[in-house]
Amino acid sequence: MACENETAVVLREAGQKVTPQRVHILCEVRHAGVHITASRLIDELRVSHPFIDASTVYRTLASAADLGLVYETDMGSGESEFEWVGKDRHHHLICRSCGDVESLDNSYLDGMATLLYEEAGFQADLGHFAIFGVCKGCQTKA
Amino acid sequence: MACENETAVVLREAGQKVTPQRVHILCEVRHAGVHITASRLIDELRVSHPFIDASTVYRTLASAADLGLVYETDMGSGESEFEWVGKDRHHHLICRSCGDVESLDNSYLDGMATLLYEEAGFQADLGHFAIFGVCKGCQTKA
DNA sequence: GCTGCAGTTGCAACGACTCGCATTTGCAAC
DNA sequence: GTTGCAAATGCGAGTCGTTGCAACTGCAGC
Ligand SMILES: [Mn+2]
Ligand SMILES: [Mn+2]
Ligand SMILES: [Zn+2]
Ligand SMILES: [Zn+2]
Repeated sequence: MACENETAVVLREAGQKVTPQRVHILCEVRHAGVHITASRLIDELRVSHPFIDASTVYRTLASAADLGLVYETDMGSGESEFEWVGKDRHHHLICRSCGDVESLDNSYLDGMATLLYEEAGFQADLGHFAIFGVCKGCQTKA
Repeated sequence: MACENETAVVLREAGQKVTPQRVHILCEVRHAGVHITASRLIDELRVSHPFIDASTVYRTLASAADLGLVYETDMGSGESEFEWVGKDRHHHLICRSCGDVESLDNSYLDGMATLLYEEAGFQADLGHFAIFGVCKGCQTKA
């Protein structure tokens, strides 16, 4: 986990106090690479930093989501999943039939964002959507 | 609440047993007109039907959502909000600044659904989205 | 370095939601 | 209308996540 200094800078720029708890929690999210639930995060943190309270983890994730540092998304598992906001903005297509999860480039939703701005004056923040439906493979099977 | 018979028919058509609990719960959702949380629903049911257990309410809402009878949406309040699936398919624009909630006609997302089908073969089910952002009024203030 | 204080944390109590299991019930077949 | 059974309910126990509060700490100013 070599992202500690970088994470501290990001926190400071966002106007947050840099506490060891926050740095550890957010580094763990970054290190996870992909989506991670709060409870799995707590389990993994317990190994390296057993003193961090669960409520601190939840609060840190919530404020990081507010600040746009992480995405919080309901991928249908019942638990929110978190993901560090990196350079590759994307969404997900989730098949209700086989459960397959695919990534979708941001560009598909850009058109809608433009339309919303032009017609409704609403500046949409299309962060990280989970779009449910039926994938190509499962349609042909039916 | 004159929707009891109609609700019973909908339940039967969906292959569910028609129990008084389910009918009362779903009628209450229909009667609410707009989005309602599970806990508020439980409070309101306690008045007219004090014998219905909370777990039955949660189970009924979950299965109704699976069957497509109600929408379950995170509108940002922390609790899921439920809404009877009527004739007017719509989504919502929610302002992060002033909290205003506007309805958005389905047609705005239809274009994206078509694009997804043509380019990825994915049959998206764009039920009832909550799109966060900044409304027109709050932009001019900034 | 100290000091002061707003912001953060841990803890414990609480509310929201889920789950297993024994009992009851809708409903289809006779 | 009786019977049989799968499905639904109620209850209790348990898990997940939130919140109020007292103690603590990062950090800006001196
Ligand atoms: Mn993702
Ligand atoms: Mn709605
Ligand atoms: Zn599939
Ligand atoms: Zn606004």
